[in-house]
Amino acid sequence: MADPHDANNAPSAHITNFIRHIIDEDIQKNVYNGRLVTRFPPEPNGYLHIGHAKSICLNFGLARDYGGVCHLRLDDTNPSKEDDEYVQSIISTVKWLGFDWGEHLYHASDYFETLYQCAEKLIQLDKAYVEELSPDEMRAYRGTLTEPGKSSPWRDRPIEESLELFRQMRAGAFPDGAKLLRAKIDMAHPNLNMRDPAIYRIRHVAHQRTGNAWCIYPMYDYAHCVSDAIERITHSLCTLEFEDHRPLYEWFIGQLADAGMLERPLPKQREFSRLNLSYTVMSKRKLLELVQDKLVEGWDDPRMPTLVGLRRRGYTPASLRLFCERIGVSKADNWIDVSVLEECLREDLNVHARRAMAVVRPIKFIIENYPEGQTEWLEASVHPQYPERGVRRFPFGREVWIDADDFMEVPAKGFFRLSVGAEVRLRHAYLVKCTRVEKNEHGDITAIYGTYDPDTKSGTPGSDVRKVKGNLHWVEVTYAESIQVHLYDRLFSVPNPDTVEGSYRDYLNPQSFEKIQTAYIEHGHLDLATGEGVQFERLGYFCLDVPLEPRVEQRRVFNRSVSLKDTAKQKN
RNA sequence: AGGGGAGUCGCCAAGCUGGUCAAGGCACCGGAUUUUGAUUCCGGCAUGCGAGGGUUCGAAUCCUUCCUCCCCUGCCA
Repeated sequence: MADPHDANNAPSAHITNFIRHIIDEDIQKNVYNGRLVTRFPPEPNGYLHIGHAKSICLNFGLARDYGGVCHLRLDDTNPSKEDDEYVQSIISTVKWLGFDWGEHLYHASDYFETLYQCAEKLIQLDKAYVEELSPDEMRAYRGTLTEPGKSSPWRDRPIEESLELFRQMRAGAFPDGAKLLRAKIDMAHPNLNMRDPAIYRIRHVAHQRTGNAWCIYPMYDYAHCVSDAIERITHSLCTLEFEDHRPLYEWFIGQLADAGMLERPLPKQREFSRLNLSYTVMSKRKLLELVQDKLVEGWDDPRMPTLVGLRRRGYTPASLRLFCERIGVSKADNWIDVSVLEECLREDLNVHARRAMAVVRPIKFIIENYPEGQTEWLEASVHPQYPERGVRRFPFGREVWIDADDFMEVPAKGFFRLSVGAEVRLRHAYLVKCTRVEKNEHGDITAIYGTYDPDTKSGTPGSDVRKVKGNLHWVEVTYAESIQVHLYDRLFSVPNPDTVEGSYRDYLNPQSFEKIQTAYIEHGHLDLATGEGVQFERLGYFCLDVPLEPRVEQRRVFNRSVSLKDTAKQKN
């Protein structure tokens, strides 16, 4: 496994950020006896997106660079929102991204019994009590941002009574919402999270893993920190919005460690800013709506910021890792432009993708002085910068498809592709000149006619007697393989659909998807592997469209992953 | 009686135990190579670190006042 593209074998020693500084300091002070354990803890209530990739790369990258381990933990404490479909997707996606958790695949539900025992301990310690107020009443008692809350009438009920009630809760004696286990902290605390937060709620719902074994489920704030401590996590990394939860995180595990239920040294929570990407939405709620309301094809729609969507679009694991490395980690709010993501893909594919010619908006170019019926085979390297990757062979003949975008009857200023009277090179072939066009009754061009210069065959001496700026890709008509092409653009037409006025739905980009029924590809390139990118010369990078649920008729469908950088002073 | 965070080039982001430190990447602008208007290669790109005041021989780094932005009142995570 010496592949530099294997995420676990590409130490990023040059990276420095505040989390690495903290770790360096912890190592220097020997806080964790040389151990480093991180974790990626998604809730299986949806598909992973590019924001999760940031967290995955951070956590697994740290473990890799510091010789530690990173756990994959499914934070499945709310069965009403979770599903095994999501669990499976999360597992395969993290693996696809290139990371390996080894033996360390866990579920918060693995700890339900321990979590329960710890809760009983908190009751015995007089640090928790069974609440009977309704949600509305609790809200009223909680106070506001500027006013302290007040104690629940049940706050000082006897320990034994709470203990008994809690056991009955577990036994199923009460309906959903009738009782609640709360921590006994401080109803006047300026941090609302500390005003006696909920620990366990009653939910008579089957859990995707534990079935009907439980009807009470632990809350995030309680389950997460205790799970971290159970797994002996050293650095628990999460996003900024959990900063206010840190005192609670420390309170729970501190109490339990003091009571001998958990081992020290305890994990420490650290927060970093989440990723914001332009021209897309990232919240699970909105992504779910896009899917459910059929505004996109599904979770793996190539326009979605989900990892399955990006994968289907043609994003490679290496390009996503590069992106995560490039955007960095800090506590500052940030807004990354999608173009940064796209550039990362180009960088990876530029090196790895083989080249081929394909014509997306075909128009016929007929070379009148080329012998009818004749075919000759030309060759070009699979990759111009890596000749060792070999050559590809393709036919040339009297009729070739060229891209309509490469022709202008009368050239606009700065346009140096084909136009009547102009001479350009057919890439890897000959210099050709356009002599005339043929039009239908509507004035649309139906074919382009021209001639070629037989002495200018690519690679032969003297082939470059005349320098031309135009260099067109083409596909010989009789050998052309017919394909379909899907062109994608950003899903939204505004940079920040999340914070715009009105609904984000009003800003969907109507041109985000264009389906081209008939395109042509150079002979011999339909053997692409799933996930393999190919560069259609001068057009961009493409990949075979492989939906999560494959459809037979899509065998020859190519997705444009990203176009080539276009610095034309003037476009067609 | 609110609390918790953040502000360094167009976008990210180092530096923040005070002394050539204003790294690096992306973008952008030149120029060279190029049979992809791609790639590659050279070169350029913050007298400035949210603003003001202060300490100091010296401050992005320390003190102070102010401004702006983000998060928090689920029996979600």
